Amino acid sequence: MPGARGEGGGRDRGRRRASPAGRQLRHVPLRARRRRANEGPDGDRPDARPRPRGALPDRSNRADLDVRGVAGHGRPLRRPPSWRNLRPSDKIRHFRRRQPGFRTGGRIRGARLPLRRPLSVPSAGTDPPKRGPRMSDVVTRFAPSPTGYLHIGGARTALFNLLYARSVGGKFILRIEDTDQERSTPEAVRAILDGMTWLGITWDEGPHFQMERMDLYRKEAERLLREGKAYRCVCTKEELDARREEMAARKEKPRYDGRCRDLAPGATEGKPSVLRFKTPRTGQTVVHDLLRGDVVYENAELDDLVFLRTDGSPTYNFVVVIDDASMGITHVLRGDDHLNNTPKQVLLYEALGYPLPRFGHFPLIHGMEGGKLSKRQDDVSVTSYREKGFLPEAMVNYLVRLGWGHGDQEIFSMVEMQDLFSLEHVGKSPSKFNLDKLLHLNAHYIKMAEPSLLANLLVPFLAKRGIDAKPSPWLIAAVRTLLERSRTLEEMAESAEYYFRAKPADPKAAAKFLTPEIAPVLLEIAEAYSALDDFDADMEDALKEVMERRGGNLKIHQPIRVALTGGTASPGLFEVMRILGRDEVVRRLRGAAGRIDA
RNA sequence: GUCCCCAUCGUCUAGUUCGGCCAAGGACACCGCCCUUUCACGGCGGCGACGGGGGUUCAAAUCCCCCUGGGGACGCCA
Repeated sequence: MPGARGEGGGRDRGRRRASPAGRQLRHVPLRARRRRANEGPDGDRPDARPRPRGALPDRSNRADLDVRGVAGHGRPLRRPPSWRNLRPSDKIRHFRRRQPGFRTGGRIRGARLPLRRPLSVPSAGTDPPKRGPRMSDVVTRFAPSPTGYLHIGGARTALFNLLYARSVGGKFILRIEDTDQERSTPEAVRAILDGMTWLGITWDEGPHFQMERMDLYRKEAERLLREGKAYRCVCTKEELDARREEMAARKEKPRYDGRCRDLAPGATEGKPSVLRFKTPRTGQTVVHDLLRGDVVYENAELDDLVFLRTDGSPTYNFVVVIDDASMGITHVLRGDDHLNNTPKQVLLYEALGYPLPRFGHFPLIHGMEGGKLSKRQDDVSVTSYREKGFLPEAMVNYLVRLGWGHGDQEIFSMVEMQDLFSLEHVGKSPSKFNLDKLLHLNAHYIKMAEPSLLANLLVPFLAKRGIDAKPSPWLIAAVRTLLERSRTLEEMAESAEYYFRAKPADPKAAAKFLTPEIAPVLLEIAEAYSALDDFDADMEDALKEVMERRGGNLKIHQPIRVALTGGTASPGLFEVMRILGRDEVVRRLRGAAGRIDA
């Protein structure tokens, strides 16, 4: 399952406890800001008493409409509901961020970019530096292997890399790790690029492909050999496997025993061989991890890794090192599953004479059943969420909250994330993927989205149900009635069905509400409606009149609803009628009445 | 098995870096109530956690140690 590694396609996992040395990224300004934010409520309140549990801050200055939209996705949104729960200081910050021209200079607010177009990040530099220089020399990267789709864990790895780079004004590079010719496919490359673009995870440079760099790898491999830092190994796969089994049986850590390490130079002549790295047998290698502090490895625990295969192709650990070094990656941020690779890579950096980047390993995302995300039990492909009708804003918002937090804030736009993100607030323990929360966020973003936009997005989902709809004012109106009751576009399309065709009434609902005594009432309403001049304006009164004529408290709403929609749950009755239009309403009323056996 | 990482409500997390402001805050889910022509939305309330044991300290969710539990890595995959 190589596509599922934290490096790129990866899942992620691990919690906290770091030696001070590891916490290099301390940004005083940020902390100061947080402190200020925490003091906000009391400072702003006349009584300065702690707010009782459950009480809300003043919301008189609440502004509900913000049409500027979720940056990063170019989708207009209203003010997030969490707005009302924000501390005053946060509100101010929020407000400022949204002011045109305020802190927006230079940065291309997550605009969707055509693939492959290098986006040299900020320009003008009109922003005051927030923490550190706006333009910094930080370079991060996402390096998936194109063996499948874009994996959820990989997407988060990519996101964190992007966010970290942006938060410090650095650069984010996309690199495709296609050394595995057997399994790498152009379709997979496409899928990864599409997935990232859909999510709004845009890269500043690339994609670069490793296969284009073969010569470099060979050259560096030869250099290691020449310098005596590597050796040829003629052990066959079968021999290796057998030895590994033996070691496992002896309860040892299975690893290469180094028997070819000191072979006489001529001894490997004419035999197929690989190149192995001479790992020091003594001493320690320490990884200074940005999130975990110093992690110390005994070199004796490390393997003599093969870095050039029999066929001359380089292996992962070798290639990443060369690529990261030659691309000037300053921060290698990836899933926890790579932590144990890191000392080997550190040794390689040293042997090759490259400057060491900083490393940061964040915890993996676990599946709903615990353990790493598995294809079997969990939906791991970004595409599948797209197809189920999730919005990219919701996905990204959900992913960023898996492992990262900013106080009590739950809703983040891409812009906010880029501003607020910091490595010190990335947790260390793995998190479980939780569909309910994703659904909740999706529902939120659907509610906030511009109906016209949703209408466009909804069309393919309607098509999937055999409904040939086109974006129109009518569709938008229909969407508007469904906004608050749909958690995904798929759900919305499902509920929208009765707007397009009369559905057979649900038997239970029909039995309960479409009773013989109700039939004449439905007919009477139909008659009243067909006589109206202005249906939209008078339908409520007309219904009232019929009810009065029928005397008192006749429960007629549910029967009408069932007649119109086929079910007992729908938007407001009159909303539905307005969408359907008078003729269709009359038709369905009569139809329902006719189907009732007297 | 060996090595490495991790440990706050069922879940995601705030709080841990500088121990006191935490009888632990928010969100999802769940349960009530209110709103209501249904379903939702929304509002209000409830349930619910510092894994255990030792230290250090006037004071520990926060610092140290051990245990337990969870996860990851051990490839001519990435």
